[in-house]
Amino acid sequence: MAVSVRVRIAPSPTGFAHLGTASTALYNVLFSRQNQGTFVLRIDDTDMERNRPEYEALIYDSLRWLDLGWDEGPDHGGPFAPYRQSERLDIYKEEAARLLKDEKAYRCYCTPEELEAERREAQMQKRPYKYSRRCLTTPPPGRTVFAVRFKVPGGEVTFTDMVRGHMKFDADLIGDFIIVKSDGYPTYQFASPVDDARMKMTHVIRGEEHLSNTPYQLMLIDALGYERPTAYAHMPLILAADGAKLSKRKHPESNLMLFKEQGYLPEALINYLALLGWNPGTEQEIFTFDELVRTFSFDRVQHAGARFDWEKLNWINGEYIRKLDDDELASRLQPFVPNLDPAIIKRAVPPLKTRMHKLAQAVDYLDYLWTDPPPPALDSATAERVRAAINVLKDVAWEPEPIEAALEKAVSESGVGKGKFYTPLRDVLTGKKVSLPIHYAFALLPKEKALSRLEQAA
RNA sequence: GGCCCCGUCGUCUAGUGGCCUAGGACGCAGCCCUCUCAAGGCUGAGAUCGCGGGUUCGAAUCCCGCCGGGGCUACCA
Repeated sequence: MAVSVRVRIAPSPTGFAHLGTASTALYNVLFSRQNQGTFVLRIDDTDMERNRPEYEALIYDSLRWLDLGWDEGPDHGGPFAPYRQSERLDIYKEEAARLLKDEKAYRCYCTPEELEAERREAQMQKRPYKYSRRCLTTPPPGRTVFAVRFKVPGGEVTFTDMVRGHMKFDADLIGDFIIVKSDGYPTYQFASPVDDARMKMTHVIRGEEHLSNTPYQLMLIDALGYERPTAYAHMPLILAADGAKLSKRKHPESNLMLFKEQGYLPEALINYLALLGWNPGTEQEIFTFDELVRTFSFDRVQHAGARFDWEKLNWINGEYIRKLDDDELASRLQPFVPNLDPAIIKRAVPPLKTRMHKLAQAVDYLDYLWTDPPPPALDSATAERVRAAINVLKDVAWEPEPIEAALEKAVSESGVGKGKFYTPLRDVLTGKKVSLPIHYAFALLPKEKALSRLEQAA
């Protein structure tokens, strides 16, 4: 029997949950589903300085919002618990001790300043920098603070990448790197492969920024005597408009919660993310999740980074909004217009549906319902027409169709065109130049309120 | 600096030697529809396939060089 697929994402809680995490999670879930595998969420919180528990909660919330659920994770455990690296410190200690005992690692007493000096020296001599191995050969006496360095065996490291094929790295170019920091915490470069191996990951699917890290991690897995994952997949990076990697620091717009707040539909974001860096080879652009599971494959993944295009996301989101049935759209709209009665939202949906790229735009169309616009100053001829509108509206049933019919009658009697007739009405009613079609704008507002706005202006 | 990855319309991409006068989508422009804004329909502009050399009857597709972008090279992850 084949070993069942196990994949993971390993975000670190050092800030808001970010787009790249969602993208990586998506590909992991897709691959896991295709193989009836297990999707693991591991929290890589070994950065004492930057980790915060509330950031971990943000990761959960964002992933759940996107419906990218995990089978094993810190919140509900699993056979390889714990899933938070800060709770696995004993494991890393034990593994580091093994390496030390086998002389595959050694203590390094160098200070950051000394290392910095080494690096500068190398740079001045225009020589590629590698740690000098001073502490391997001649450790400075009398020091107690140390980090642990891995003694890089060198040679050639090869592995299979599901998107790029066979990869080959020259490990002679890699210097001895630190696996345990002087505060006793493991580095990412150490904890990650240890956990991948011990948690029996069969495939590691992650962003391309980790491609060059892979030989480091493979050497460690080998040195520890663990079995290597059967394959890696390094996904193209999501780039910002300037072509640089989307980062938390430089690109606050990559915050997943912001997408939710603006009213992007999770399924639309998923669809867009799937298409960023991958394509099915057909002209299909809109996919259900199941279709993605069926058609996704690593051999059609792009090798180059892809810029995040808000315009295209907006289009896809609009497509999804238009496809929602009215009740569903109404309930998704509710959080964006919390002070509106659900019945009113339902009535607003049909005219609203084709006018939004994101749900938050509903506010622009509907806020006149709870905010009185300032009554505009009208010239006498215009005021006359507003009065004509009041006249026909007064006795009409307060529904879009009868309102429209009444208004059309008033227009034809007024001697001016619809545009000239409706524009001031829109202004009086909503205070805006753009609104829903005028009969809807009227019908959504209580009749007395609508007429009183008209009367005040006339 | 060293190593690695990458380079087709503004953007995401199709393309694996002849089907390419390079296809699609978003965006953009025009027209139609129309009370505004959308949605929808139609039409259109937009890429000498980063550059230069080869190989070949024939190259976006293969080879070499260069240039450009990105990533890694941390006691960040």
